[in-house]
Amino acid sequence: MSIQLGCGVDTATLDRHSVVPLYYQIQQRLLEQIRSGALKAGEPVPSEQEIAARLGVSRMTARQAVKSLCHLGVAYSQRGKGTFVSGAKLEKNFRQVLSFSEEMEARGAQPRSRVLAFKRIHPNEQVAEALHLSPAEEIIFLRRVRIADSAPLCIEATHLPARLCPKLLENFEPSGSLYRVLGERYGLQVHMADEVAEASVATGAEAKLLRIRGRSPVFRFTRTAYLHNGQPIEFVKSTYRGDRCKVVNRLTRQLEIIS
Amino acid sequence: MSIQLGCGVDTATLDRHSVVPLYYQIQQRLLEQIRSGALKAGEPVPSEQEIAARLGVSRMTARQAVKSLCHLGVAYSQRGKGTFVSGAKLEKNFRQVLSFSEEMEARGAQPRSRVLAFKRIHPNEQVAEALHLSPAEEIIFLRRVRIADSAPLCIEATHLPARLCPKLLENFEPSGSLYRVLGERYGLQVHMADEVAEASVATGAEAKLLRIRGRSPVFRFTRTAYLHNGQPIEFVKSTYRGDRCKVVNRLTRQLEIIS
DNA sequence: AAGTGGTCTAGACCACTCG
DNA sequence: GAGTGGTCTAGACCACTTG
Repeated sequence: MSIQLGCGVDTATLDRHSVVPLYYQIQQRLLEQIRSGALKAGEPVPSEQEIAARLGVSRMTARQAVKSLCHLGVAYSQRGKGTFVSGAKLEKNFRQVLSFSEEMEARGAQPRSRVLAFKRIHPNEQVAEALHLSPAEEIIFLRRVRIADSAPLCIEATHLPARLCPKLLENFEPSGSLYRVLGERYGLQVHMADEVAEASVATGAEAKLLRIRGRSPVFRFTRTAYLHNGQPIEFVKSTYRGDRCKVVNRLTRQLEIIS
Repeated sequence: MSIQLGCGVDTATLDRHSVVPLYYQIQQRLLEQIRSGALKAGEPVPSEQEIAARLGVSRMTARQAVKSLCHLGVAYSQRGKGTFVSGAKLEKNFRQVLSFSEEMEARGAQPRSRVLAFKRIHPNEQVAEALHLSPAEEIIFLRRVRIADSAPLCIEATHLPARLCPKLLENFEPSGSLYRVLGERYGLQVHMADEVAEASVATGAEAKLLRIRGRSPVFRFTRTAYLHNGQPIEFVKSTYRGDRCKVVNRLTRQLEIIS
């Protein structure tokens, strides 16, 4: 057994009276070592037994910490061999559900908006189906040109079930962050979203709003966002300038397909 | 406590001598109930205690089964309340790393290829950087027009480190599935990939190969695939006809960002 | 107060890898 | 044979939710 392996894992003891779970304290400590370069890609993470012995926790707790690294994609386990740091870059955050405002902040750009419409209407067939509504139920409709760094980036048409966010027309300043208001004011937490992207060219009207030439390349997105329980909360159609936007994805190969 | 809750969970006993882990047998049984509609979206999954008691396993084993459902995105847990079936559709398989051949088979289409080039060359700067190679190290270069249902779908240029798959030129029939050969012949398992998609329009040469008009909308993909240990195994640049292709993604909102 | 999931323990046996 | 991760047990206390 290597004496060097655990370097740093036990420089400080765990706080057993903290509300922070032990496995999470251990996970954070390991992440810190990976970030700092003390543990490099391809190198083994301290074994579950070693962590358990050094930190005085049960092996199941140590295991939970190590497994959480695997779930984050930061490490991978090999039976009989050990658990190793993955070469995947930490900074490159795999794609998430981000609102426009969050995405701009993450990029360090200043999000702005020009509101084209903000009103209650009845949904068309596509919207009603996506939101699981009857055509009689009203929706909130919000259409905006989204601006980043003083130039138009996209046209975004958002549809929300009016029942889930009553008085949104009064409560929401439509140039701000919708997700923030939904979370703080209505307790609605977006959990995941299904998104379809298509490659297309701008119509004349779109080109005018986006300040590009007609028939320039654009992305067309159709996105449905869901709460934890699977209830649809938002349906968005948007058109992004092709010259100002890329779609970045991290794909995994889990052939444990649900079949 | 509801007597009805566990219906079906205990219709058959577990096979304790099987090589299949108990938690996995339980997970499969729960998945079957969700697929069959016995457990509907929003309904509670049997509690960990109930599963443990009914099936005669420890609570930790029952818990592992239930947590695995959450990791699959099929259910979600709420502290103090229970674990509930998510509304997310099972069939809609979230996006994975799939080779072209696999993707076509999943769609029920017949994949075909026209090989434009298949040779050893030295990488250019972009390829060398993506694959973490020195410019002196050779790569395998494969350029194909991919055909689905008798019409061109995309042009695909694949780059592989020659060192990792020696004699690929002899061992691989370039109209077949590359991933299959990499896995079966060389033991190289793709684990994840980073992908960038851009919206653009076809050049004249591309339009000819894809049998579309010049300046038609296309997707341009740049994909780097990695092994478990993070080592790059494949770099692909491809151009897809915009009229025959959509990018479907399932995004999650995990604000447990590694920061 | 009863039921739930979240965490934790201190053991155990297994299959696997490697020297 | 020593070390590893994978699985499993039979308990325990906690925070949380709901009637």
